[in-house]
Amino acid sequence: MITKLFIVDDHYMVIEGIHALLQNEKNIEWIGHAMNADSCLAFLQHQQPDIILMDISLPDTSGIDLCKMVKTKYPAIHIVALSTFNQQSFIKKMMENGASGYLLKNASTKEILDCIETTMKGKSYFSFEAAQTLRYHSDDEIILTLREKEVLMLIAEGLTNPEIGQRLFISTATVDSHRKNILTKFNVKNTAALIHAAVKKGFL
Amino acid sequence: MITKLFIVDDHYMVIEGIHALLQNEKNIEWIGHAMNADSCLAFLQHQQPDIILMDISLPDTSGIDLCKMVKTKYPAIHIVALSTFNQQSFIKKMMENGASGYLLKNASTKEILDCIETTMKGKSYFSFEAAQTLRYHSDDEIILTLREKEVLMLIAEGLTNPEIGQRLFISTATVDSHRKNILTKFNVKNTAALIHAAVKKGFL
DNA sequence: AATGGCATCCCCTAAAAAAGGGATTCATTT
DNA sequence: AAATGAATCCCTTTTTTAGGGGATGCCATT
Repeated sequence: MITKLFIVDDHYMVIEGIHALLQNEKNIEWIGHAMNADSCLAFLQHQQPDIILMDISLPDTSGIDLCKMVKTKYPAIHIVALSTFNQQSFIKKMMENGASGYLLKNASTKEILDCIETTMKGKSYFSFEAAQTLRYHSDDEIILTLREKEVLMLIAEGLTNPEIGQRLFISTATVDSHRKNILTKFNVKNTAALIHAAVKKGFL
Repeated sequence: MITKLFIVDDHYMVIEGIHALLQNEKNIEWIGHAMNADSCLAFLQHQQPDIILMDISLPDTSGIDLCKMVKTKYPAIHIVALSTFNQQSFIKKMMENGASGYLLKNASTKEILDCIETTMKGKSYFSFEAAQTLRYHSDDEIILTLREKEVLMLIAEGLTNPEIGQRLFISTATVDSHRKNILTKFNVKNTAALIHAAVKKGFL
């Protein structure tokens, strides 16, 4: 059986690279590529692949959002996230939005083929390193409420508690409460460590 | 005249991609590739290219350091930085270490060829977007002293001034001085904005 | 010999944050 | 109906910052 493959990535060299790596595979048909979310959606209106390799950082929409959009319109298509970043937050978000796998860009030909094969069987596939970070950081998952995210962003902008209160039309005491909860959730002692951790975990 | 090209990148698909994009160019000879700094240096002992396309994020040493090492041993080799990141700090550091150009990974074939040609003439080449950020952020350059960088890193780890003083064997007052100078240099009002800015500018 | 940059140290004050505690409303879920 | 979680507000105390001011050696460059 021949697998129809489509790729979405804004890096021309990556597209060409995967193309070159897979050109001798007879059971994989390369049906095209897109360099942004819009042209990907346009392509899908005329033709549907079995698998899409999708970069998570795209110029227009993020791969995370594109994944969701494609999956709701075409649930049969398997989507594999393609990324340089081995970040637990990205991996989780892609999987939540319906992706079937996560492939790092330093993957070998064998990994790519394994991934396509596994995904076509309806199973999930992770790059070795991606799987490792998922396991390693599995308990690090931090869930912030909407309000807490708002406060966190304003803290990062350098606003003080009174200023944040004014901005959100709540009292300084409330901001303080949120702040304490955020610090607890991140398990850090002060603002400096908080912002550092928040950036590394993809909140900012 | 034939240009001998070598590439250092830990992403197999990028290597294959550039290879594919340039395989029909008759005046470019592809003499090999390396996926880390060590094997690059090993290769150079036997053979020297005219141009090296070098990724700035490598598994062992950073491209920034590798660039310096190669340039001191083989000054004749032109080095072009290859990166996904369009960050002014990275660009500057590579140029300081002797790079002749900065190519973003979303470059087209034409851009790559232009870059190689320009570089061979002994001139500098920048991807359009890279040149833009260089111009745009030209006045944002922040220069920290060694001590200030140390203090900044410890702040980001969440240490307080007394703790930093203990760690660096200096008084709390000195830490405070450094801290004030850092805030001034970054032109921010508090720690939160400082850490946020420092991460975005590549200090952390 | 002088200038400027770096690192070091000190003083002061007021603002802000961290770290405890607790309490109320509201909506959703069980 | 009870429980849960989010968002709101309040209190106290101690520690830490921010923001002013200034001062001293040291080193390299001028």
